[in-house]
Amino acid sequence: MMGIRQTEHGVELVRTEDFDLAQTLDCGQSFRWRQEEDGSFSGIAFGRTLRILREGENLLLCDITTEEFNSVWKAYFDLDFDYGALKLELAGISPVMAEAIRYAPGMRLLRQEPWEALCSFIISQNNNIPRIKGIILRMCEAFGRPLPDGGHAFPTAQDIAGLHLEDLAPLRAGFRAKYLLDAAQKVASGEIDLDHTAALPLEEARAKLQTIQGIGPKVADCVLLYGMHRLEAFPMDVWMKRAMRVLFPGESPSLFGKYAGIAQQYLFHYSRMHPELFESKRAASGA
DNA sequence: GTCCAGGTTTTTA
DNA sequence: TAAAAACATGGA
Repeated sequence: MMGIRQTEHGVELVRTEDFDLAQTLDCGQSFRWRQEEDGSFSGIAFGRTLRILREGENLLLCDITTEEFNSVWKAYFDLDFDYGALKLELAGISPVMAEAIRYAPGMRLLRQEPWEALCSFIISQNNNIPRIKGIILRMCEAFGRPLPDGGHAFPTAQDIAGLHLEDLAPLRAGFRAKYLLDAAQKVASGEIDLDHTAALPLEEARAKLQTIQGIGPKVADCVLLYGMHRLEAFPMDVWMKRAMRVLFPGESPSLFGKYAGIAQQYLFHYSRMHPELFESKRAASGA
């Protein structure tokens, strides 16, 4: 397992073979991290800014105390979970799964805030990742609480719920703006309690989330997986439909068991980075 | 100009 | 019911 130690520059993680920054923070699960010129990553979660530096084999979480690490970032990066054991188990399921893991062995599933995940994946529909990041950035800068370092927290549901549709125009979110408003109103009013939803049986949780305008099966599964850490959720976007059809013909997500959501994340990233695997997709789509 | 992007809703047959 | 079309926006 990974070790940690406090230094004068922050908290250092040692033996990080199961934690790669780019693979974890730039794999399509979160949208508020960016890589700086010097290679470090900066991001904001839970209203806190963090910069992370690779130092050889180690990772340095800059300028934080052990207390902040333990109360915020340890859970966010899912550091209590043994990815080494999980990877062995998943790799045993199929050679393709093993290859996807080998391609990004340092990927981890973040435990993001439910409300942020909900908004992020509403914005993601029929959209591309650079533009998703831009919309979220503008949303935070316009409506999120300013932080001492100049950044902005992700706006709360209450921050958004009282706005009018035209207030969201500067986000340039297109037709998704009205969905954000509906989500904010349902969450801020208490009509939907995300913490409660997170604990419901999977089908009930899905159904509850889908009462929000603009949330269908795929976005609901993203909220469950990335925002509620429901690892059995398996978001089926265009890439995963291709991956299942071409790489696992005749199979269903249940092949991957209780950690199907993490398997999905390895496969999503692997597929997106290997589009040539699916170039003959037309031929396979006949009757 | 046309097509496409981690889909969902609305319209049409 | 099931398959198209529409939905905003911006980069390739």
